Amino acid sequence: MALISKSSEYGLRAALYIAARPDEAHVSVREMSAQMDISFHFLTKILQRMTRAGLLASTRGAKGGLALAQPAAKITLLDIVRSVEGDDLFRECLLGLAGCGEKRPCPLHRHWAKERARIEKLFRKMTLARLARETARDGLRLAD
Amino acid sequence: MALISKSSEYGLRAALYIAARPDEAHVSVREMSAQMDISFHFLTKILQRMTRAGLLASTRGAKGGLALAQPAAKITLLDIVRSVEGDDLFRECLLGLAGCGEKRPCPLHRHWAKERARIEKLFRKMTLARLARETARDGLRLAD
DNA sequence: TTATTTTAAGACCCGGGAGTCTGAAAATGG
DNA sequence: CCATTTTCAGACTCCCGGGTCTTAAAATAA
Repeated sequence: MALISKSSEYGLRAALYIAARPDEAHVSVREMSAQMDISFHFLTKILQRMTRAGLLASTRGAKGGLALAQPAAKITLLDIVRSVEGDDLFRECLLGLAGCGEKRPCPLHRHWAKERARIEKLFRKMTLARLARETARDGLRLAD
Repeated sequence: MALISKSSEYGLRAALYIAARPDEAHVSVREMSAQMDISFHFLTKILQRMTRAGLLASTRGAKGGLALAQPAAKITLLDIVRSVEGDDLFRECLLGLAGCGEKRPCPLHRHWAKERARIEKLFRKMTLARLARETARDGLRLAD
């Protein structure tokens, strides 16, 4: 099981690709799909969702493409994942019990809640700006 | 996205149900599916995998059912999840990049590896015995 | 032996995520 | 205007996890 869907993976990588761009020009889906080896049509669909969510700004026609609609420091991993796959980043209860929480905990609740909170914080605090900076500084990769 | 599959959830709950039983008698799938409100046939299929993996022992016929094949202190969450859904508890790389690791990290690797290790440790250290003990002591629930 | 209870095994179906394809619509450049 | 480049939109296919159903096999009880 993956923590996030493939769509979210692609969305994150594309957002990083755009943010890591030195210039402010629009980036075409065609270029990104080629550079990161992702299906063009599939990536298009994902980026449309991010555009509708207000994370990206699109311009069509020649010289068109996608750009960030907000400063990279304002966009978090949580924003991106949520825009792509909805509001449930991952299920709260490991055992899938409805209403599991402090009030009515499942046997694993105490143990899992701690980890879950850490991951949620990571996604909520991590911005595109910080990731793009680290990516540039350390020469990290966005494709195989 | 859920961290583990529904099959794993059911497998964990059933294992806990059996481990929490005061007596050592075999428990029927019929009883567990009714008590925990899980599809009988689906639960059967999951428990068969756990039986083949050597975690449970089954006896059929009247008075038959399932029991732990090992001491509860020997069975970990990791054992159970692995027996149900294979060896990949969750993908190592958040971005889904092949070969992501210390050598060739993706932009999120440093941040995610830390969390991943904690979760893996939780699953590896947590035994059925301990969970059953806590469940009994605190009156925790295995169903909605 | 016969009937009953229970797991074992596998075929089958359904819905949704993943990915493809086609045809627009919008903007630019000549 | 016309051709090209690009996003936008939606129908379509494929595969797999989740779930149902049927039949066989094993054990017990009468």
